Amino acid sequence: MRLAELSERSGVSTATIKYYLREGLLAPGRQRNATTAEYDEEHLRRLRLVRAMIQVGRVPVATVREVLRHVDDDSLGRTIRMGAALWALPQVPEPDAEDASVQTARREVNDLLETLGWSNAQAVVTLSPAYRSLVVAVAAFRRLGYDWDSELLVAYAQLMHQAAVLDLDAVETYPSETEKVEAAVLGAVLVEPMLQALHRLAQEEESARRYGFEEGGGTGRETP
Amino acid sequence: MRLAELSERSGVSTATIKYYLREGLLAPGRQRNATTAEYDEEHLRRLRLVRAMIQVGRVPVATVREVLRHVDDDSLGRTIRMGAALWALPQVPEPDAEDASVQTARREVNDLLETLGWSNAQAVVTLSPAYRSLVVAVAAFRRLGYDWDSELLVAYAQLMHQAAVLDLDAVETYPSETEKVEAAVLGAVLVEPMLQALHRLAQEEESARRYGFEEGGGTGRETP
DNA sequence: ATCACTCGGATAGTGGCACTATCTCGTCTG
DNA sequence: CAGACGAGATAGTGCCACTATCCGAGTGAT
Repeated sequence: MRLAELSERSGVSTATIKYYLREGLLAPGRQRNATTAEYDEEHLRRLRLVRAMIQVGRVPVATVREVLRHVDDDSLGRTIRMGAALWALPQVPEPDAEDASVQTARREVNDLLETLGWSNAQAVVTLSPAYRSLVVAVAAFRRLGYDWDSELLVAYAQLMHQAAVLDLDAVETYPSETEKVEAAVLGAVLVEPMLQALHRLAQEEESARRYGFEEGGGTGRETP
Repeated sequence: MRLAELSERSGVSTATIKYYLREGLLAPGRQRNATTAEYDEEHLRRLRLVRAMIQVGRVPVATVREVLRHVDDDSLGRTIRMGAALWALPQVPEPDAEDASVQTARREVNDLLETLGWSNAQAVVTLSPAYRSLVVAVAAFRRLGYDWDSELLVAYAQLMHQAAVLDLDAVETYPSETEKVEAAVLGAVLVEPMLQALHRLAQEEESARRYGFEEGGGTGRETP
């Protein structure tokens, strides 16, 4: 198929596809002649993946490029490829190690990992972007003066571990290595917004269950 | 305290604080005279809340303003205030109802709500931004050809419901109404990145547990 | 053969957002 | 009373994800 058809079938404008080609998020098509390039189903699939990462996962273009580099690098074993691809999704600014609440948070997170027995990879895990993100979030809570007991964090962690087990079980069902790696990336990039949405829905539901709709419910405010 | 001190204690530059004042994220200080304004602990607290929402929660400035408007609106009951504040955090672009995968996703999500018995507020819930987000995420998966059985979605939803119960229990522990509403907002804005980070850590852990570190582990790539 | 149409590549421009730099003037401090 | 500092106003910056335009080279119906 040609650019125009790729555009139509994916719902992405040709201008944007050209942009992705320039940025290296999409392999160039097979050049038929000076003015025509041929794209195939694989291009379409990759384009949809890119779009999902950018639009649903809010992953920056440069990061998508980085992630795809790892997904496509079949010189590595699956675990490493997966890990590398996931590590390329940092999303959070480095905390300044000076800050007192960051240090407290770091200690607290280390305790958590110990408690959970995730010290498995203690040396590795503290380098992970996810670890950094967690520290930043915990530090933000602390700085706001919201205290909780460490049980809560453990409980959250156990819930997310259950979710991770579900993810990986799902990943196992895909046959090829590349599909598995892609599925893992999607697990991070698409499952997380999904979990977030479910979390908010659950909050609404649970809130309604506990308190009902104090006065009339739907609010009806906000006419956009 | 004056602007400079507020800046120092919060770690936010005076220029940025002025920007937040202009944008209405922060109430103006008590004007002492033409060139001096006085800020108090409440301003500091609010500033930290704003920062947490923007930096950790990646909430756009305009949305923060919207959310705070509801947090501060004590003409409403708590549940409504909470709901209104949470609804102001949309974060996801409207899906185009035309798209086939969006329609399928919508049906699937409706089934999910039914199964869970969350149809409690069926009429209300389908208007919720969280519902929209969920539909978008599910549709993205479908469009990529990744199928899963509906059990998985239900399992995720139950996990997130457990998380929501934990949240709301935590919210209950705060005495004042405004603190409760703030805590609920933080529950959406800060707990979610935390859950996300925990999710990725759990994936790493579980992945290591299942497959080990096929070759050497830490990867060591990426010298930034 | 012709000529409007289309294709794909290159380049510059747009709009939104979160700040940030500067300018000015009034006020407090020694 | 001089010089430093504070605070408001305004314009500018840098980044990012596109998007608009131009151009020369094929293509297809006549």
